[in-house]
Parts: sequence; C-alpha cells; structure tokens
Amino acid sequence: MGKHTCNHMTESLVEKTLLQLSQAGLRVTKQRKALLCTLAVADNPLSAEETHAQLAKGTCDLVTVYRSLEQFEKIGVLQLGVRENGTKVYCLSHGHDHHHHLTCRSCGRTERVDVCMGDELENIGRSFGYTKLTHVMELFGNCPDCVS
Amino acid sequence: MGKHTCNHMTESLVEKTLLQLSQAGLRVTKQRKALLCTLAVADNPLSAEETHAQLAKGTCDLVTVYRSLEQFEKIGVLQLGVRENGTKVYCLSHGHDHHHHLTCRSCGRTERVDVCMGDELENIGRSFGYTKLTHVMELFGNCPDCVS
DNA sequence: ATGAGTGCAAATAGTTTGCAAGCTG
DNA sequence: CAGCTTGCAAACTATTTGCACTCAT
Repeated sequence: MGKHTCNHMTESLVEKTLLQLSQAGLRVTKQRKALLCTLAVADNPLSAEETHAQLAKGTCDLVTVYRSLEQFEKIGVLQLGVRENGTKVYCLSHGHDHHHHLTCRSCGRTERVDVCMGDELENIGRSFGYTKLTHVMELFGNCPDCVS
Repeated sequence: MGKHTCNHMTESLVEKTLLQLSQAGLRVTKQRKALLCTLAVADNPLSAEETHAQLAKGTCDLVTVYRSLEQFEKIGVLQLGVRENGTKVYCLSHGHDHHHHLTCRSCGRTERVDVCMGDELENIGRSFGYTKLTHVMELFGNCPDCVS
C-alpha cells in the first residue's frame, strides 16, 4: 500500500489543502506535504503516532507531526476526534463535510458516520452565551468480526 | 465547601449507587463511598486527578481512583466523557438521564446539555453490525466571561 | 478464608516545551 | 534575511501495571 505517495484521487485534495495553508500564513514544507498526503489516503482518523508511522522513515520527526497537526486543526483543514482512551486523532476536512466515526474498540476498524447534529448542538452552546464552539463526537462499539 | 461529606440531597443517590455496586458484584469500601460522594456533589464531570484532589487527604490513593472510576463506568453508574485535550472525565449517571456537557476551554465552567442523540447514533452503529455501542460527545467553547 | 480491593513504586503512552540550526516566502 | 519550521533531548501529564498486603463478604 502506497506509503508516501499520493494517488490521483487524493492529489487535488492535497493541493487544495496546501493552498489553505498558505492562505492561513503557514509555510509549505516537504514534511507538511507528506503529512497531508498521508492523511489524504487514510481511510480513517489517525493519531500523531500513527501518522508518523505511515511516513517514509526519516521524512519528519514525531514532534513535527504533533505541531503540524495541531496547527492544521486550528485553521480548520483537519478535524479533531478522540479515541475512547483519550488519544487525539485527525482526519482531513473534505470541504465542508463535517462528519464523525464509529470505531471498533477491539480491532480499530472504522466506519464513517455522515450524520452530525453539530449545528444543533452548537446552537445550544450559543444559547448559553458561549462562542468559538467546537464539538467532539465519537461512537465506539464492537464490529461484526469482533463479537468477543 | 463540604469536601468529603455528602449533603442530604446527594445521600440517597450515593446509597442507591452503592447498592448498584453490590448488585454488580463489586465490594463496597470506604474509598468507594468517598469517591461516589465526591462525584455526587460535583456539579460537573471530574477527572481522576480532580476527584482525588477533592477527597480528604489520605482517603485513598490516586491509583485506586483510576481503578474504581473505570470499574464504575463499566457497570454503568458513571458516564464517561473526554476533555478537549483527551483527559477522561466522569459524572454520575443520575438514573437514566444520559446527558452531555458544554465546557469553557478557558475557565472550565461547565453547563449541562440535556439534548442527546445517542439513541439515534447508536442505531446507526447497529446498522453497521456493531454491538456494545457507546458514544462520547462533548461541546467546547468560550463562555461569556472568557471572550478572550 | 478467599478473592476483590488497596497502596506504593515503577513503567508506559501521549503530548508538550526549550533551544539551536535550517529552510520558506 | 526574518522568522516560521524542524529536530533532538528532555520534561510532563494522564494512565497503567506488578506485587505484596488488607479488608469485605
């Protein structure tokens, strides 16, 4: 499986995201390109460690992954999630299609859940007078292969 | 503020919860009583460290807090949440009123959000063939006093 | 009395910070 | 060439594990 090359389908997505970086005043480096490429081909949210592990050896230090992912999330190109154990995970915000995930707590298999009541929730937040609202929503369960 | 004594309002709730422990085959110890008492009077979800800090000095080791909270969550008397930074937090499941929280990321102030689309979400999970579904849902924002 | 529960110490996992050197715009 | 970015080392926070001892049932 292509470890550090982007396929045709994800190429334009990465390009578009890199553009967003510049627009946000961040610099485009080979490390960041590689990171975005990895996230673009991932079919589920990745933790910093996992993202790092996907990169060709020597591409980039783990610390850089942490720092970049955090910055990317701040400018909105990545969406933040949490695992049941508290680990932070990130996935590309494909345009405006905010979504969530259903993760098997046994094997890690992940399904995409397009339902999101984020707006509804954030309106509630607004009604309390809160601003800069964000939310985290994750589903966990045992997948069909992990009936355990 | 009453650090380690339960007031009248929370007393019955703690008693009821202790009963649930026995029914689940767990033992009732003075440490666990103290833990539940602390959680019963807390007006927002507490992390293990925070729970421990509320206890009278010497009541119980931090490790015991971790172990107990985890077990309590497993038998359903506590509800698990996550902070934006991944820290796990717990609050008493007052009967069946599953709920969520809106937390100020600056001062920590917390509001209770009674809206929950958990059933809806867990049905989606079931439609994927997943079992033992749980979910985590937390809202974060800046409260009116922390416009920053 | 028997095994669940506890405390203490130590190990882990995930993440953050400091600082000097490197690269982007 | 200014300053954002990176790497390396080290510090930290949250949480887990091993083991002998204690206590609830």
